[in-house]
Amino acid sequence: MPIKLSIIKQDFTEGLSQISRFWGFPKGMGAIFAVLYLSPTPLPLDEIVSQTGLTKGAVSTEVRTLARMGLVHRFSKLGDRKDYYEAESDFYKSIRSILKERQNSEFDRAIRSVKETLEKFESGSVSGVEAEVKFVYERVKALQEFFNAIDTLASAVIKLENLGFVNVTKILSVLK
Amino acid sequence: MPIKLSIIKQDFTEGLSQISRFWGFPKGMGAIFAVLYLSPTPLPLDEIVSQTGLTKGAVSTEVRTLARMGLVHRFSKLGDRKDYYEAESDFYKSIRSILKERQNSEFDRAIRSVKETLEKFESGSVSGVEAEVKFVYERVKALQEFFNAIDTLASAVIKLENLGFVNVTKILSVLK
DNA sequence: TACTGTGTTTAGTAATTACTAAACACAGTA
DNA sequence: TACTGTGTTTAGTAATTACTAAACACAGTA
Repeated sequence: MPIKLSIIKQDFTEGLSQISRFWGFPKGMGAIFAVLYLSPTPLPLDEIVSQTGLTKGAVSTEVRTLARMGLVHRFSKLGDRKDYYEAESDFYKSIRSILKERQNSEFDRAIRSVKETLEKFESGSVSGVEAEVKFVYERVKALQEFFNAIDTLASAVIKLENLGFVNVTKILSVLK
Repeated sequence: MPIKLSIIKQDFTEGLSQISRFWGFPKGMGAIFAVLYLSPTPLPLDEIVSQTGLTKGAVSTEVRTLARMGLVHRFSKLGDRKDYYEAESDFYKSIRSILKERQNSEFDRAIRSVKETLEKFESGSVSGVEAEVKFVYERVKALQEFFNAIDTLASAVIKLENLGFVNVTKILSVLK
């Protein structure tokens, strides 16, 4: 008994919804991406609406977020009032733009605040019991260095674009 | 006018709370970790309570989650009824255990479902217009390969433990 | 056995987030 | 100018999540 393609599509969409939620995005976002990703042709908003069961409003705002993250692209056809949406299928490209997007985010602000804390220590303007000041300084510094390492690694990841899987294997061999 | 250490600690704690929220964890979790991370000595539960302003109940459950993720360690002292908590300061170690923890998570279940979908295609048991079936198959497969690459990369990251920053730089040079 | 000090669980509330329904804006067309 | 078809914004609701307050369990001690 063969499985219908439409069932497969539905399963896949549900899977991406879960993954989306897992990473702290609305599950609707995952669903919208899935629908576009599995469509051979770009889809207009109302088509996304009917395939996901969300309302126009929700799709309108979430598809915009997806576009800002570079996961989907919006464009219009001449002589057609509708906008069309298409999924980005180069994930390394998407990752790059997501990371860029996050650059100006709350996360980065928090990281920068750690850095500023460190600078206060280094300008010697922190008062308190010497041993404790030193301890806290070392800890804050260690965290800062860890963030830097992760940041460098992230830069490495976005370079994976157009390089593909082979190089990930290379990385592994360096680390052995 | 020198800055008091206690102010610094407070700023740092707020910063980690934000970072915690950004990654989809409760902000209280970040605060608890920060307090422990900046303490030169292990702290009992009631001390965490007073330094974070959370209630016993909240600290009790969240500290357990942190322990499961390997970000803090709990232990008891002989002849002392209290439990004591200490932050893990080797972040690579923490990352490794967080990734392990996630292995059995919803995320992994979702990823596995993508794999199963793929297997259905490969056993030829999907019905539908041939061209469309093929298109969807290719797309699902591409996503699966991407997940694999990320997975491999994650394995690489956890190997960074005890290797440190130098090797991240090495990685970068390979990618140039 | 009752009491004290510890951590845990539970029932409920507060805060946040995702989403809906509907008003709206605006461009193109009769 | 009114009408139609599009996407957007807004006000409010539903669902979820983080957290509190308080009951509870349990081990050790008088």
